[in-house]
Amino acid sequence: MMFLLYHIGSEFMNDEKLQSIDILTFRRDLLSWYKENKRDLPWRQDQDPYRVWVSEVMLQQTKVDTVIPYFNRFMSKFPTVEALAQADEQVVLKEWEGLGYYSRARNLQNAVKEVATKYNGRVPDDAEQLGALKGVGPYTKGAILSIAYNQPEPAVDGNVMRVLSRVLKIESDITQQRTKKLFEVYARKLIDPQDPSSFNQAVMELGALICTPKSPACLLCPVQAHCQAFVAGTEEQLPVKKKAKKQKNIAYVVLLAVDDQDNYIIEKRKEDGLLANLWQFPMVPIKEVEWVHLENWVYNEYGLEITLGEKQGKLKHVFSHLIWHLEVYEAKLIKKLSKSNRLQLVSKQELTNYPFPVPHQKIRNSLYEKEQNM
DNA sequence: AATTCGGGGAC
DNA sequence: GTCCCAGAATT
Repeated sequence: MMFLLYHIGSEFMNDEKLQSIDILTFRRDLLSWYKENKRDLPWRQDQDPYRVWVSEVMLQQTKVDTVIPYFNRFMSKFPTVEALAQADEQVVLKEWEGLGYYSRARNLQNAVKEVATKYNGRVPDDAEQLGALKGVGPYTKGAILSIAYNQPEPAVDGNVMRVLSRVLKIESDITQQRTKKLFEVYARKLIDPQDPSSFNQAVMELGALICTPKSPACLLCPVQAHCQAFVAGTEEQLPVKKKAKKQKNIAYVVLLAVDDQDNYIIEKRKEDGLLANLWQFPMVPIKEVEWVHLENWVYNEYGLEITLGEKQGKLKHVFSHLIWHLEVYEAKLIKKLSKSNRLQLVSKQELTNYPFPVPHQKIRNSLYEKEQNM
């Protein structure tokens, strides 16, 4: 009896799902479609593991069309492991400016430095060594091993979970960690040992072009004949995914503090947490600071003596987990007492040398327009 | 297991 | 407005 219960809960279920399709035909149909329809993307020019690595990190939670220009600029600036390893972090962040999830850039460079020193510049083709690198999780590890090194390792991302949840009609919540592990088990059994690189890319390409989140193009799908959700007519209900909770709202006053020579005060953010090590105009959390105490708070917190000027505008910026409400004010910088190098006084033109998060890029850009219509 | 990490595009 | 994207690290 114990034996029976154990198997219903684990291996038996896996085999049952896979028995619903002919694996060899599935591979053939998927791969022949991929070879005909794959997009010509910059990181598909070759199988250079460094280029694959950079592309996979940039593509984390980020659409292909967004990544392409960033990837091209990044690779021309840092063509090799050595080039990226030797670069200044601020230069790397400047190339990443606007792409988001900036710890990706810092972790990537950290890992590349480790590859340069510990592995003599060669990206490991070993799962354990690869997975130990900063920013290389289960997906990126599998992607590099399969795409660059042709190893039959699963690379389960959102596309793969969507495609497989439909093909195999799996109704588990894909936000759960154990569900992702389940998909890795299936992917490992489905992957074509003859061409793991193309197979993994083909599943993702199918997810991006055909098996889309909404209104999937099932009539054009090369594996429609294998799809259990299509048979049931439930493809639009899959995958099952728990909703994210709402963001928190935070209000700030942003200070465009200018000295008598038209230089702006900017600050470097903390080295961890949100937008780590990026630059911004000073921000005052206005819910915690009374308006009448604002100048005083700036003096104590920043070591800046200012007089608040006119309101220039406002803007809202939505992050994944919070929303910034920014009110932009001019200010006159009377005196800078702080000696901290995280606080810099720079000219309007020099502002573009620093990596800014998007909301502060918008404020910065408004400085270059005669009309400040924000 | 939950939260924290950005930003943009499709709808 | 909602969803979600070639996810990982942290708590």
